[in-house]
Amino acid sequence: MGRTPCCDRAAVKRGPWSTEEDEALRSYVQRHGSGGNWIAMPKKAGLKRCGKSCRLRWLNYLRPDIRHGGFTAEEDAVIMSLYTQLGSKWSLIASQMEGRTDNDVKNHWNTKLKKRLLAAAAASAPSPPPHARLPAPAASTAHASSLFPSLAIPTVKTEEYTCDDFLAPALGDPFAAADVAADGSTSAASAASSASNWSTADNGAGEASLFLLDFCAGPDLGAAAADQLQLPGGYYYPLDPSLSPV
DNA sequence: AAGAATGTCAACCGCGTAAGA
DNA sequence: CTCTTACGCGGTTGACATTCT
Repeated sequence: MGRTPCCDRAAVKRGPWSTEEDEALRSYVQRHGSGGNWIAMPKKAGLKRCGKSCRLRWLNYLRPDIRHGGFTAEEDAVIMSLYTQLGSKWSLIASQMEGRTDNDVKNHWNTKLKKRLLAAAAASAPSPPPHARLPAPAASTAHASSLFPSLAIPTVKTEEYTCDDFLAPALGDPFAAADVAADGSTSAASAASSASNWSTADNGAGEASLFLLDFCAGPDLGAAAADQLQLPGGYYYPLDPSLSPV
């Protein structure tokens, strides 16, 4: 037995939103908010859409403070840093980035950052390992969950980042290593982003750190970070001191 | 120029959980 | 305390765009 659908699929429109629907949703939400009930809202707004669909459309696309595409190198580094600390907690990561949605961050990671890291991993490996290595997310660890209370405070860092922001003196080991399916297929790429495809493994902080260094030292972030290459230590997103692994 | 391959991203699905009855 | 409902989230899919051969 499957889960009861949240709405009658035969009675609601699905697929891409028209500009008319967008306008109806936008004007309704701007006038009334969601009314505290997304399920009832489509009817009130005159939309033949599922409430979940309306909520998603608003949060991911129509909200006035959303920025789409064009991730900066600094934003990339923030995502990288937070991913290594939190794992695939996209909403948490997105909440630390002005104007970005969890969906945007997740898509950006799956389509660009992960591949860039895999490429860096392949380039830095002396001989091709059976699996490419990436810094592991810490989401499934007690370590990561200990970060959550501090992240519950909504804070948005607005100043510009440099790669140096993510290079810190030894903070302990924010990483564990991971094995990732390296078949490179698109579907597997999506699957590989799932936390279930990361396994805590043997590799240690040093190698994982190197990948982030490679990343920071790449052309996107310029030469400044390359000067840091000899520095030991971990990386962190300096949003809030309490974020740093303890 | 055309078809194939690959990349991007909006949207959907379904699970976990909080809140209220 | 239990059940129901709705929300929020992460994972996944599929349509469309772009690049490659």
